[in-house]
Amino acid sequence: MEGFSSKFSSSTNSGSASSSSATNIFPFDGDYYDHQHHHQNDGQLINGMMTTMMMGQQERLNQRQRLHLVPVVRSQPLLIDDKSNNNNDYLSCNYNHHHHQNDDDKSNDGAELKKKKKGIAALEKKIRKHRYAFQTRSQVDILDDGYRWRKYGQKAVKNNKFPRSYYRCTHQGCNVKKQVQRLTKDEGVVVTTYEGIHSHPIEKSTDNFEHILTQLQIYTSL
DNA sequence: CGGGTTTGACCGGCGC
DNA sequence: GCGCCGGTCAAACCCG
Ligand SMILES: [Zn+2]
Repeated sequence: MEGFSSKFSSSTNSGSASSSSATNIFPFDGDYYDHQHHHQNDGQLINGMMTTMMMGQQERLNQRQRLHLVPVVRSQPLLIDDKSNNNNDYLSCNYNHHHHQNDDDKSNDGAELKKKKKGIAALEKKIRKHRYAFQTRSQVDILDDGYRWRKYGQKAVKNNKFPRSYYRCTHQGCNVKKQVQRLTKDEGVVVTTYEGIHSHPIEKSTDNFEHILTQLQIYTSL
C-alpha cells in the first residue's frame, strides 16, 4: 500500500494554487497525514478507509482540470488522535469475526446476552481506533463514498445547530462507523468522521465523477 | 418480508 | 452520588 501516500501527495501540486483555505480542491488535497510518524497499522487503517474515496482520485483531478471545474472543499482531513496511543499495537487485531453465540449457550435470557454485548463493547472501546475527519462543502449530508451504511442514531450535540448522525457499515461483520454533521459555523460544510477499517472490499464503484459533482458545491469559472 | 430510518431510552465516562 | 453529554440500542415505523 505504499503507493497510496505518494500517489496522494502527488496530487498536491495541482491543487494549492492559492493560499486561501476555502478554495482547496477536492478532499485529500494537499498534505494529509504523515505516515512516517505513525504505527504501520495506522497506515493500513488509513488505506483501508481512504481507498474508498481515493479510488481514481488522480483520474478525477485530471478530469476536473479538463472541465475547469473547481469543487470547493475546505478539506484538511483531520486526524483525530486518541489519547491512548499506546494501544496502537492492538489495532491490527481482528475483531471482525462474528460473535457466534454457541448453541450450548443455554443461559439465553436477554440479560446474559446484553451483558456479553456490554463486555465486547467495553473491550472495543479500550482499543478504540483512530478516527479521521473530512470536511466537505456540500448541500447533501450523505456523501456517497462507495460503502453501504446503516444509520443507527442521531444526536443533538452541544453548541451545535445541527444534529450528528451515526452510521455503521452494513457489511456483515464489518465494524466501521462514521459520523456526519454539519458545521454550525459554516453550514455549507459537512464533516464526516470515519472510524475503523473495512473488513471487505468496496461495494460499489466511486468513479462516477458526475455523481460526485452533484454532491458538491462547485464553481464553473476559471 | 427484508432492508432501511426514526427516535426516545439507556448507558458509561467524566467533572463537580 | 449526580447530572450532563456523547454514543448506542432497539422498538416502532416506513417502504419497495
Ligand atoms: Zn465495511
